[in-house]
Amino acid sequence: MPELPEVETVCRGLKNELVGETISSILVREHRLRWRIPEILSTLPLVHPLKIREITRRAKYLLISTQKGTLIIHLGMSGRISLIPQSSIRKQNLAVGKHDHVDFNLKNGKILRYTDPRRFGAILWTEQDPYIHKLLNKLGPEPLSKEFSAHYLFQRAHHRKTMIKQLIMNANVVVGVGNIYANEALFAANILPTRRSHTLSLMECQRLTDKIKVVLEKAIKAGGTTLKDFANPKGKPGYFVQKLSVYGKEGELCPSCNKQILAIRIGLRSTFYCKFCQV
DNA sequence: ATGGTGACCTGACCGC
DNA sequence: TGCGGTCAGGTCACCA
Repeated sequence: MPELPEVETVCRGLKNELVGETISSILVREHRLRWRIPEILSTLPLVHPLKIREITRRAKYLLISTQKGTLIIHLGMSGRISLIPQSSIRKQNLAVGKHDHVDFNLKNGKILRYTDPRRFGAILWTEQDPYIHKLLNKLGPEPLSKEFSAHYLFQRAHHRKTMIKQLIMNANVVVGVGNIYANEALFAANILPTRRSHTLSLMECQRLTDKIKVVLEKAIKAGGTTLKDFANPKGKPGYFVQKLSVYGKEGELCPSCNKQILAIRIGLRSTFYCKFCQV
């Protein structure tokens, strides 16, 4: 589930609910995520209750900042965050699932729960500026920012031989473009995913940056509907799935020319395209 | 510096 | 029903 739009949706939802609230304790049932969850998190809030100052997003990282430091949370491939209201805790509906690895207990009685079957996600803690953290300090621009422009992409692409799909999925070049959106944006821009980066013209970079923005913006809008199931997590794929043109559609017909959509692998990731519409 | 590959994990699904 | 194989929305670490 966690694409950039999904993380953005989670971020907005949490911001409304959690800013100003206080984390009074943290229960870690499973420390082994992508990196071990720092031990200090289990004891810290008991000494210094953590009042949440701000919740932001950088790339697919969720940053929950408190007066003492910042939680850096990544949902990996299968992570989910849910806010469990007090009512269902009292009613004892609160069965703990096999993959409910961490509970952040809030002073107001709610629980912020982190669930992640595959454990590719991460929960880290820093008492410094999170932007200088090793995981964040080399990230490229946000795709929806002005900084991510045709000129920027061209400048990053013109000397590189790697396939353009891999380039736009590289977080050091631009963040937040996952496999689905890379496929969709390249289709919308009429550019083959296998094109070598340095062969793209400035105009093509213009089309590609435009389409990346369009696709992500649409998905964020669709993600807005998932906000509703937020407290009531259903875990179903977002409503954007219905708007996909090529992703996951091998053998189906291209919405633009009606020929068959093809599938290949690029760098171990499934890639879908139309060989007539994309050049 | 760049590019290619494996690694981390569990669960769902497919064909036999 | 069970078993083995394959795939999955991410990204880091390592190698050449």
